[in-house]
Amino acid sequence: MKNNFLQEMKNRGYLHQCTDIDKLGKICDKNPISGYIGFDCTASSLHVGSLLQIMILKLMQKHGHRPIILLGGGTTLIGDPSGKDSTRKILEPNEIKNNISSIKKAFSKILDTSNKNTSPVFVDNAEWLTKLNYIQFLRDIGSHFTINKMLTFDSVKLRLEREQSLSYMEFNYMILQAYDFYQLFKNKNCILQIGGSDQWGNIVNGTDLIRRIMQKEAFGLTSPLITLASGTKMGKTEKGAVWLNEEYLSAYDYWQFWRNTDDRDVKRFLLFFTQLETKEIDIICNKEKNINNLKILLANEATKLLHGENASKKAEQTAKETFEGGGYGSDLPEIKIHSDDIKKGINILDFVAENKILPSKSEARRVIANNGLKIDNVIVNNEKKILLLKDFKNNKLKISYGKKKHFLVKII
RNA sequence: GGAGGGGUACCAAAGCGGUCAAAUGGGGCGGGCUGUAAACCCGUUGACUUCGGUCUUCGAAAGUUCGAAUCUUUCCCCCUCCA
Repeated sequence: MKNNFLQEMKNRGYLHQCTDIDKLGKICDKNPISGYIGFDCTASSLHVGSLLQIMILKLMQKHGHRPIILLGGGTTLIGDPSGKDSTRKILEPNEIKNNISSIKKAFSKILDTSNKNTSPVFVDNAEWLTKLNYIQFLRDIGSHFTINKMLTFDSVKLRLEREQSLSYMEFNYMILQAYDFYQLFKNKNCILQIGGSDQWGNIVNGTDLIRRIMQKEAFGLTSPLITLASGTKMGKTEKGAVWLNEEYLSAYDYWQFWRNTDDRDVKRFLLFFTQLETKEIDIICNKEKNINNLKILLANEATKLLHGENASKKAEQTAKETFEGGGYGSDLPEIKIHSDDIKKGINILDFVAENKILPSKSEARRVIANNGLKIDNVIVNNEKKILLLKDFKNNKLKISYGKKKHFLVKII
């Protein structure tokens, strides 16, 4: 395997399985190719769980290939049974439409849209799936699939083994995904489908279908499932899921997510989620003895990629001031209150619950009892504390819940 | 269609008339130790509270009872076996 693109895929740890890597390498050597990854549209933003896939698309661009992003407006109507214990909520078409346009934003930020040859192409499989004629489809496509084989796929097998019901609707998902690949192969000259390792079966179905119908070869490639050193799933922060869209997770919180990476994952993540060259990463990791500096590097690079250099710098600065200086940076979440209200005095429990710092007053009571709430670094030990004007310095105050969640309260 | 089993908090799972806001485990959250890490230890985990209590919760509704997660009836959903 000499092809640069595939070699870097391998070096960065993006490569898990491929239907025929040598042949694919030769094709990539000769001409730029188009490859696609499908994304689910069940939520209005993707989260870091999908980031590896996006990084792969970006890597394609780096090596002159064109990424195709399939936003599964059609397949989301059905629901992928892979890795699910039970059928999930079925979304309405207009919800899916909204999700698609919202999800697109992250791609436009991360991927390069300026180069004509490699700029991403967005497709929505609703375009062809919703127009299918059932009988025609069964004859043309369904005839190429055997139930015997379909039953052996993990997505199906696991459900049946666990005695969880699997609807006929979901059972069809894999056929539709195979059909997607066929469509893209035929109409967009897309010869490669990439996905997470759990998609292997679905992807191979696609290459098989193309071979049967067109007698042509298409390729499938999967990336490994990212597991954290701690054994948990990737993608949680102090505040919940790590969304890529800034309206759901601020650049500062995104930076914090990376900053809090497990020691054992840092190098892997530098390879996965930054654009630093692999050699460079080797050198830095060997040279830098303080792992925390590597985490900062990771946070900076990852944040830069999604939110831009400015946002990344601001987040870093805020973190420095907040954690190292014990003060606060400008990028902390802000809570504004009216001076009239503060003159009257606000009970700390009410304040904290109303501003969603904590979910309820009971929860706030508990946290206070456990010494978890601080005002300007001083533990609040009385749940009856009233916030007064004199608690503020320069009309500002920092309120902290736990060690990592800080809020800036400003009087306006 | 017939016969059984089951639906309990974020998840798993006990409880089967009062002492049940509901054992236990996992997860979550907070604290300690540290490095905004891991591991470990401790605490906590429905809401509101004048800290006395009050209110809502055990698939849904109705009932029996002084009193129901626990008993009865109807309904909804899931699973297993048979046809």
